[in-house]
Amino acid sequence: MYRIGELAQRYEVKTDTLRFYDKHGLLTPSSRSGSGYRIYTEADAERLRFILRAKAVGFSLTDIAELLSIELDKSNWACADVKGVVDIKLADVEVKIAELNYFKTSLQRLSDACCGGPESAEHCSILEALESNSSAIKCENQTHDHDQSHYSKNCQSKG
Amino acid sequence: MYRIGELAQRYEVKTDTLRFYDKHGLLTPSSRSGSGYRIYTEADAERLRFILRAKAVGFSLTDIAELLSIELDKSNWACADVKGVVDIKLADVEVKIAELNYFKTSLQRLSDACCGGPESAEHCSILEALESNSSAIKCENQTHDHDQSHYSKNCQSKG
DNA sequence: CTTGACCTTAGATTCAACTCCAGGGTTATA
DNA sequence: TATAACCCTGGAGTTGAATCTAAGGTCAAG
Repeated sequence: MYRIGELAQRYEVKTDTLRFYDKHGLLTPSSRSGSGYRIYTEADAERLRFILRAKAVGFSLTDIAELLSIELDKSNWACADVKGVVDIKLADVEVKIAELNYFKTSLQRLSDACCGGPESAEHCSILEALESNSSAIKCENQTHDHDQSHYSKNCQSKG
Repeated sequence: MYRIGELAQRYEVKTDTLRFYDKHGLLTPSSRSGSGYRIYTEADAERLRFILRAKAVGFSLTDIAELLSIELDKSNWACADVKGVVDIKLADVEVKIAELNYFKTSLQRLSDACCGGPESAEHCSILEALESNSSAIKCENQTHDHDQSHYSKNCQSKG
């Protein structure tokens, strides 16, 4: 049995976030104290762990709610329906794994190409590392002005 | 050479999105026509492909900008710096792959546990499928009212 | 030489997922 | 019994990533 602050601290989230999950039906505490305090059980904590892990791999809260909803009473959902939902998510996950493996390979190749020897810096662009048929996109010593709403840090000098 | 509308159509994004990427320095068209139209080259298109793939696996635009910025002029960045940045992303990607494999296994287990035989629906909760030490979180025929700002679809009846 | 499908900008709006704030109740401790 | 550290609600504000709107320039076809 945890109060909201305890659960929040244990999983390094804000109490606001837990209230937000409650409000949106993702994680409703198993009970309330006499004075209205949220009381979370170990099962609630497990549900939270699931939510946080799922979020970390890119599921939206809507996705997560759908996954969690497959804790259903069998009379209302056919097995085939469940399998349908799950298989869609599964396909999703498999695509993501494949894509991530592509990035993993690319990043490794980039690391190797860049820091192997004296001729190292010749292929220091991720685009080149990714697909060697790429025409080089090189960064010369352009110094275009930048307003701060830029994501790009291209060519910024260092040191 | 593509105009903004062509590139957008080819990669199924909005022209607004491309202008947004331009404004934030993620994808600046290689040139402008006399009348100010954005002109994208094949290299720009490749950069866009990278952005879209990276986004799809959960990199933020800030992450992506950082990755793309490693197309740098070697004099300003040391190899070790590049390796540092890349290795951080690599570790990131590896964690994500591991987590996704966990979800893959879980979803497969859920699919199997649920739709194997006549006793099928006994373990139809993803939480149970994930960690069998979980105390069952079951969904009875509660019908609590729901305002629409809910993510959760728990226990909704079907058909 | 105008119509319509393009393109431009600046700025407002949307959406998800928080995060914070105001105003007020509760509970353990000095 | 009062002070601080909790908790509550409702509602406003923030951030990231678009997406839309308004007001206007460009260009090929009829």
